[in-house]
Amino acid sequence: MPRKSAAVSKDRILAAAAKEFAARGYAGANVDRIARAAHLNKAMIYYHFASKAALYREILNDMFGAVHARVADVAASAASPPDKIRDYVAAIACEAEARPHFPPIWLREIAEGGAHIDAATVAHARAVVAALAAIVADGQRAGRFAPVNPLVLHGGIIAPLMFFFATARVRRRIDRDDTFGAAAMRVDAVVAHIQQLALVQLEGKVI
Amino acid sequence: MPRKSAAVSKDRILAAAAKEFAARGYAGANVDRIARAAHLNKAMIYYHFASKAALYREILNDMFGAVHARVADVAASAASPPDKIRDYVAAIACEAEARPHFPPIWLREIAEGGAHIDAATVAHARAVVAALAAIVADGQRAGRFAPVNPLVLHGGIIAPLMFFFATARVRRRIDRDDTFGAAAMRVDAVVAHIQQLALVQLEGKVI
DNA sequence: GTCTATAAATAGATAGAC
DNA sequence: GTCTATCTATTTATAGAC
Repeated sequence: MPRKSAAVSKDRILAAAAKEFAARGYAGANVDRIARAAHLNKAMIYYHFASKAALYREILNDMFGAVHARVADVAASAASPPDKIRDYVAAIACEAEARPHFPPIWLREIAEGGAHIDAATVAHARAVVAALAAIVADGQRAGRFAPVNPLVLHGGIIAPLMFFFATARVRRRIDRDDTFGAAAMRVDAVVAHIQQLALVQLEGKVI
Repeated sequence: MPRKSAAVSKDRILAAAAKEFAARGYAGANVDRIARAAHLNKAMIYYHFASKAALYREILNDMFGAVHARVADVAASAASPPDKIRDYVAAIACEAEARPHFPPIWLREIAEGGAHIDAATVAHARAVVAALAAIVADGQRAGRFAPVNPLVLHGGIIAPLMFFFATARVRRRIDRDDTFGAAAMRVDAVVAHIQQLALVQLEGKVI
């Protein structure tokens, strides 16, 4: 059982590191900068973590573990299949909004082909897809959902969600004068839109 | 007018660099590795380009310039608004398939908030959205499209497209035994799906 | 246009005091 | 648990010969 100050300093490192990895990527992240942001010395990072890679893996694992837990709850709930789909989308949006570093890191990991992802994190990611697949199978048994490919549906949910959260800065740059409606893209509206998009696919209106 | 060998060596650098930036990101990319992949010496890169950053900017600009040109043609064509939407999706998919480095680099740039994007590239990106907005406005005037936010629609097209191309390796890792239908995700099928998804939104079936 | 050699700066990791 | 100081390797960029 670590003393209080130990837990606090480790948490400060994790928070600062998540921010740094999100902003600059794994290779671009700088251990010294993480230390300074955490109001600690660089040596403290190597006291708490074996290496820069191990620190990064812990952040990835926490991130996907949290999403896994949330969507597993949704899949196991007593709600109707369409409501579960809405909850699934909302759960991921909620996690993404609570952790601003989450969408950029996810995007980068995809671009990198999952180079830094260990077996535990792969298991979490697989479980997130499995939760959606279970909801879909549920709805199909109840005769409420058309047959869809779970991974295609998953992409249709995750991709716009992650894009929405991660593109906030880019949108401001591309649509400075609001010609394209950037200002109207509020979180609730976009989440509702993606929920409907998912349900339209499950109602068989899209091949 | 450069001699033939000069153009070839510069092109070899651009091709090798695009691959390296896609695989490792801007910070993770290594100039020496790019030179070796191009069968040249590192000094040659600084003969053709002012810096690593300038090389990266040129790749970004070429990439977005090509997409800009393609979708501008689509928007200016004589096709019906729904066909233009299909062509728009197909054009971007075609560019992405022809340049495997394109989706990962785009994903990384988003994660980075467009840190390496210069004014010329921003103009290209804006034009890509403007082309879609023009097609939508066209269809609305013709009474065939419901009012939609161009940026929301754009996200619903670009995000799943980029995800699809960029997640190929991650999908193999998460769905090794094909439990979730990774094998069924062929390019044509996914593009057709995204085309329909876009049209469903424009037909007012989704808020 | 292409190369070798090297300068100069940066960054991951560790030793050891307190 | 926390710090300073430092080692070592890597990497961007350049000088200068051919």
